[in-house]
Amino acid sequence: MRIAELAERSGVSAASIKWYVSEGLLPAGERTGYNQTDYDDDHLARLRLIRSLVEVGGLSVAAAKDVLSAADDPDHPFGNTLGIAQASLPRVAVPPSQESLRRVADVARRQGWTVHDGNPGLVAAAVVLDRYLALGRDDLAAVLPAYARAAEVVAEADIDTISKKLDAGPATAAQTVVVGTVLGDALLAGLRRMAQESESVRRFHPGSPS
Amino acid sequence: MRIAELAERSGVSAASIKWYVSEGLLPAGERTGYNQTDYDDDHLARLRLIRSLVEVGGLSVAAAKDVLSAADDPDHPFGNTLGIAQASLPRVAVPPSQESLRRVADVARRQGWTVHDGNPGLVAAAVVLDRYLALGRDDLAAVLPAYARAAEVVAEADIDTISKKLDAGPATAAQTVVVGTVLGDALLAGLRRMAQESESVRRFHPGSPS
DNA sequence: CGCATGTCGAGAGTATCACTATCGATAGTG
DNA sequence: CACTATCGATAGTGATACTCTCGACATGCG
Repeated sequence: MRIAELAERSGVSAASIKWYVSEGLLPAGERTGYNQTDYDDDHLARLRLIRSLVEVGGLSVAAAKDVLSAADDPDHPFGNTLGIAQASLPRVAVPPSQESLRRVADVARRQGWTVHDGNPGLVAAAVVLDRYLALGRDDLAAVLPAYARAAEVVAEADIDTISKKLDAGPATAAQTVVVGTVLGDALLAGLRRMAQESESVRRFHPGSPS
Repeated sequence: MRIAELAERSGVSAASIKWYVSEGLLPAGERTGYNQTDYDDDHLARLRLIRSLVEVGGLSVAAAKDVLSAADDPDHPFGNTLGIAQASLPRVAVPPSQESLRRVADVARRQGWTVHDGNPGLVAAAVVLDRYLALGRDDLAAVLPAYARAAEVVAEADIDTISKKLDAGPATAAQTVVVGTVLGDALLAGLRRMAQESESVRRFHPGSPS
């Protein structure tokens, strides 16, 4: 298909498509003449993926590029793909304190987890814990064990989904990791908001109708 | 304290502090003369809160302002404070499909939740589900029940923390909601990343050392 | 064959965000 | 009484994510 059709079907303007190609997020179409380029359904799928990561996952275009390159690389280990999104976020380079890192690692240990020292999630969690403490809200840190239990439930479902895709080829498995991780955070956050409302009603307004 | 000291102690430049004041995120200090304004520890705490929401929570300054105004309003119901952050995100106004909304609501019902139709989490979750389907990844939707169970564990801990702060005054409780919700998403995402690594090692490389 | 329309990549332009810098007047400090 | 800090207002900056314009040229309808 030509760029106009790709733009129409994806909902992304032709100018933006060209820009994504030049930025390296989207492979170029096949040139069939001086001013003709042919795009196929793979390009359409890729565009949808890009838009999902950016619009729903909240990634910057640069971060989406990094994540997608990692997913595209057949030699790239799964474990790292997830971390790249985190590392690509416009995070201010404030490393967490050793104390918070230790506390989070401690929770992981109690949970029976095997977690590498440089795990980006560990760093991210420690940064959050630092903020709780800086805000004088040590009480909020008490949620850590409960959150860890919940994270384990989520991760089991995640790895379950990925393991079912391993025989569908590494590309599909990698895409599962990317989509499941980035959009999964948003999904989980949404469900959390729902559960909060429900739990809040249950505790503070018992007996009131739905 | 003067603005220079506030800047020094908060790590935010004096120019930025002035800007936050003019944007309405931070209350103005007390003018003590033509070019003298006095700030106190409340301003410092507020600045730390703003920076945490923006840097760690990923809120835009405008979104942080909305969330903080909601938290500041003594008449504002808790239940809504959480939703404001979600609604303030630079979300493209693509409403979810009825089908996805129904599916998510269905999961909530099976979980025994009482969730309002307009709950922002419900909308956010449905949007994610729509993307899964648009990407042809119906299999990813299978994680919904597991995620819902995890969300319930998290929400119980959240409401637990808030209920302990109810007698500390509505302002503290509201701040707990804001911080716990916004930073809590980041904390949970980090722990999820850790649990994923651990679960991945457990399943695919059993017996290997940590 | 003529010609409206579509397409090409390059590059310039635009909108938004989150600051940052500069200004002259003036207040406090040693 | 020199000097530094501060005031609010306003202009400027750099990053991000596009969007527009350009002239050359291909395609397809009549």
